[in-house]
Amino acid sequence: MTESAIIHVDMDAFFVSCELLRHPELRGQPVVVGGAGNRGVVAAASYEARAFGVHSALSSAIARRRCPQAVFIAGDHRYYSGLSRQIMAIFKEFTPLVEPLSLDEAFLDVTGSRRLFGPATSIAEQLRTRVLDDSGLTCSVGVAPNKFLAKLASEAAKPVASPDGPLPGPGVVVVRPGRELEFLHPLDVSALWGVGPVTLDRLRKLGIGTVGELSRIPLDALVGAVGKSHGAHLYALAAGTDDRAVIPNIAAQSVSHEVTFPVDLTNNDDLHREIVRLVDAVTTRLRQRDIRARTLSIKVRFPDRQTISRSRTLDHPSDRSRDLVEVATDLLAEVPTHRGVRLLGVAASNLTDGSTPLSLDLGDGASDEGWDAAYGAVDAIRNRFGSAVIGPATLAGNSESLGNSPWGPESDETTRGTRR
DNA sequence: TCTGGGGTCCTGACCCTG
DNA sequence: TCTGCAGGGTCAGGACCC
Repeated sequence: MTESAIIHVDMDAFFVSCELLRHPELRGQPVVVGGAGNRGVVAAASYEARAFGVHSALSSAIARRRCPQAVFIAGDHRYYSGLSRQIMAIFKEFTPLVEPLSLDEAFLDVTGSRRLFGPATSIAEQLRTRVLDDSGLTCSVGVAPNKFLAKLASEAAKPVASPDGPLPGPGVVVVRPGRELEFLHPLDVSALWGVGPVTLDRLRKLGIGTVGELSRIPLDALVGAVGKSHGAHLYALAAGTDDRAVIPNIAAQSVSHEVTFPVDLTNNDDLHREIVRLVDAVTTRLRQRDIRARTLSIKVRFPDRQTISRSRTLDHPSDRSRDLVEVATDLLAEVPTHRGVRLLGVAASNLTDGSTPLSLDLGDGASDEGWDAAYGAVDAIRNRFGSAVIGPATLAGNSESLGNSPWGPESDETTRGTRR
């Protein structure tokens, strides 16, 4: 039987590297993308900034404290998406089996490409060279018999931050068949997919430090600590087993948009305006993808960071702002917003393709065709002139969101794969 | 004033239906 | 008609990932 050859490609400090392409004068300096406002977090940090303890997901306030000399740049999702498309196109020259995980990461199944391009290790080297030549960006590549190990291998291939500047990594790390456990078992157990802070704490209490130690405890003990499904999942990973295929074009399960406000909102009019804006962003993306949603959820985070969600499933799927604003407004009315709202989010799920019949009774005198034509016109104008030029009447004269998200609804490029 | 945004998956409670 | 049960759908919350 032919051994699978999976490659995981991870761009190095992608957002920062993109910015350095158009700001070469910043090379060698600590650069941070994201972290706008006091409530923002870091989206990406250069290796020079990482030497000061700045990393992605760190609060911007702490990042500024740790590295006040860093250059902070607001994110430009559209620009990064363009470069991401260019890179993904290169991947597809080597195999049609490309599964993007995010803008800067992808799995490639090159099992069938080896006759044409040579061994997987050689393909990995060719990929790095092509990406660098065509885009000016560097990436780290892992090669292994499955996705999980390929991901860990690419991590091991990455450069490392140091006070003297970035130390280059190997660029390509290969986990050869038969040597999986030799690579895997010395790693810290937090390297396993699905081990976050909560699970890590539980595993530590069992005295587990490394993946090897996890693989040696009885499955019952593991299941008792983290649950049946999760326990079985971790046990398989610790044995180096991962039989998930590389799947191109995974359909999205949900489409969401949320915003954290610089100042907590208490005014109902402000909240309603934000609901309209969020629903409009979500439905625009639904229509771009020609899908409709049957379930609408809202998410509310209070000033103390307690977060709740409310959802409702509709009789008929919809992609119309009007329908979904009504539902979202109803759901918000169930929430005690007098405490103040720090974050507001809207998510559409239970997605079906756009051919699903819509409800025929809108009860307002407007025909389905009328609304579809109106939304079609809005989408066409936005495609041509940008999303800011037209919007719901509720937002007239108030085009700016009260939130400060640098990652607006402009782009619909992010695709994500299944993790578990 | 430390902790975003866009996702996936899992679990448990509850309700409905056959 | 009532009861018990299984299965499925819905809803809410939590954990995790990049």
